[in-house]
Amino acid sequence: MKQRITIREVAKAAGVSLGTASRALNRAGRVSEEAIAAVTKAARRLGYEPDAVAQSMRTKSTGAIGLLVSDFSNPLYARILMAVESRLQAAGYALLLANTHNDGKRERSLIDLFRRRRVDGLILAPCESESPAMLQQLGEQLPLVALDRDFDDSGTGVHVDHYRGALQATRHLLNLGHTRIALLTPGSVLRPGRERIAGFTDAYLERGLSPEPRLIRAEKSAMEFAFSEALALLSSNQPPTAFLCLGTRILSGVLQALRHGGRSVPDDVSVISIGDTDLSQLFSPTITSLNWDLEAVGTAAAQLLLKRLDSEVVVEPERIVITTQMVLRESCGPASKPVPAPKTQRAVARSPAPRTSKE
Amino acid sequence: MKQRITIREVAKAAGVSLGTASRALNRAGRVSEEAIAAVTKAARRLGYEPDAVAQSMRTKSTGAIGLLVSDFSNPLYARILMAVESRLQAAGYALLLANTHNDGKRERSLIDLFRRRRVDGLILAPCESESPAMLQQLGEQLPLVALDRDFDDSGTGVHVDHYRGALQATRHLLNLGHTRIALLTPGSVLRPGRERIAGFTDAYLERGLSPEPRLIRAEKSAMEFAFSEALALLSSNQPPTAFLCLGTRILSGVLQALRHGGRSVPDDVSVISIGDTDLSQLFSPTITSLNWDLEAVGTAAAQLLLKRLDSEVVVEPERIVITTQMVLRESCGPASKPVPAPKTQRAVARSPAPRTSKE
DNA sequence: CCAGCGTGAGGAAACGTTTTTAGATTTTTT
DNA sequence: AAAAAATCTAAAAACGTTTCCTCACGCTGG
Repeated sequence: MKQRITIREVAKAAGVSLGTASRALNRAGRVSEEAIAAVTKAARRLGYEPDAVAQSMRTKSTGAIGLLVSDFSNPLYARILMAVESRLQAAGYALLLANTHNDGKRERSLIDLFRRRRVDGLILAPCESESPAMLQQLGEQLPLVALDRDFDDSGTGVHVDHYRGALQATRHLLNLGHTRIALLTPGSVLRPGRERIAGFTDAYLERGLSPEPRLIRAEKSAMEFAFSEALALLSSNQPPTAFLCLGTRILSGVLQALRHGGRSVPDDVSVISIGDTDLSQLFSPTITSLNWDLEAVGTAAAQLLLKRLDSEVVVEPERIVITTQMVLRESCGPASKPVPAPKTQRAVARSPAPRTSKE
Repeated sequence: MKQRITIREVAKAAGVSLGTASRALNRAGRVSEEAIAAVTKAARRLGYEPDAVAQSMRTKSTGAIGLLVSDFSNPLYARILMAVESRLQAAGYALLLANTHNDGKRERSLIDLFRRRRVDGLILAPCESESPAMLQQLGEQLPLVALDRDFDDSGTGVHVDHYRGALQATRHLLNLGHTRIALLTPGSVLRPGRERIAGFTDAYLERGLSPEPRLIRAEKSAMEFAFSEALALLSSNQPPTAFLCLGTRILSGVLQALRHGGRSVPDDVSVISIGDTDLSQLFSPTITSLNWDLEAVGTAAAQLLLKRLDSEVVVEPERIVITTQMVLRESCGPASKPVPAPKTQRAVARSPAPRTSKE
């Protein structure tokens, strides 16, 4: 479209050599005041903008950071990314973004792509099929920060204390007399799922109890999955008296299932969910929830990365742990008497199927 | 960290010259089959990965697309971005992302940054303070697609038909007998706000009525803003009997205000909102909403851009319009009898303030 | 048998910077 | 006043590609 102006033309306009112009603009090396003045004036007059590609070519630094998550429309990730982006933008870095859709092959090829693009660093939440070895090797090649994932218990990253969160939430329910608690969480291969199951189990063990394996549903985190799983559990022989929704879009699926099954919260079933969303605050009853500071996760990740980008020497691995908080609301009550068979469905509780208006 | 392997080394290993190696790898120009075989074999053996920066340097194409929105943690944008990213990734482009935070100065500097980085194209939803002239000029310099914004009625972009959406929703409420409808929407400078106000007004005009200006609240879209505005309207002399929530995070603020003011939906107040969220589907009553296909917006934007990137000649401006659909649910009812003074607050409807648990 | 042509490959230029090296000019020191 | 030091500048190299230009070779047709 339009012809760019190069530093060469600026130099000519300022009446100095190419090299001098570069040094003048970067305030590097020894340049006379008058040269600086002439060059900056010429640059401004011509509207010179240095070419970042050429700079990268020469300096070996692109000023770009790759960010890889499974799906950034997930509101949890979205808010983390906001914080990451703010921090990196302030430090002069640009963000290269891609979704892996939880597909290991795609993830691998995106990592390669980012490498080819010479990103200065990488922040990622690798998907389950990723091998720790490959990631560790990658971490040796360029600054790398993991988001809530640990490969082989080494490598730097920021982690949420899902273990304590699950422990705390489960204790809360056990204290209320619940013993049949259903746990819905994404895959047990990933750190969050693993830790949650451990916390859940340990809360039981503390009291000499043990959770029923059939109540731990840890495969996927999609909302449709949560709906059908919850429905199945509710119609089982011994339905759970509480639901622990420890995945991003679990809550709405479970609430839908409860409505469908004619259960009321908290009278029939207690509910705890992660994420302080509109839904938890405005649903009736309001939902007790387990939160953590998403901005802090993002900021910490960016900070860890920047530290590694700034220092010339290799910084030793470092992990930052973000703790969870529980916000008590109305969705938890004492365990109800065991109800062997599910209640008959209350027609009034079912919402009519949405219609799309014609006009 | 580790030394990259260049095409030069590949050429040497394959026993051919630099230029031949390049042509062999790109299958460009005339190369013998055996040369191709030797070079590809050497490349694979050495693990050669072409350097994207050097390629950009030479070819003038970075394969990067800049994407600029005010805030991509906004779930509306998040889903659009997902679609854009999928489409662009499939076409081999990478996405450079940044938030403007609705700050014109920052937006300007980000655009400059992207330009310096030589992005091949730009998708953006410019903030209100942006001048159409500047954007038009930008559009002449590189392929540009606008997201739900129009500068000066020219330029290519994808647009949501907010006008018809607002018209339709307002008609619906007027049909139910509402005359004091409050409209909450983000700033009237931006296209969405402007169009919505026009549609809203025209629906009134169709029946020989006109809306009360005091009921059109069009400044910001933040949730806190919606809460306080709704509260003020509710306690006004003649409170509205319906709320049209035409901004991303408006609904939850309004619902909070209604709860706070002790109004019930739809008996006292009818509500229509944009966005088919968890909240609209699970709130009691479920919320009638105005939706549009966010994936379609993203895909269309990517498609428009790709078309411009592929063709050498300048493609004439093109706009794609996405229509809205109204999903009828339970939150709209006939207008109630005028209630001069707001009801006394129902204590039961107010939720207790959330406590943060100590344990 | 030779001119012409097509095919493939090697060499070099170019993209726009930064940085190094060496040289030129001025200033200071003895 | 000459030598040494200091300060600035010009020129050139380098980053890793792609692409253009030239040339060599072998073949074909007159």
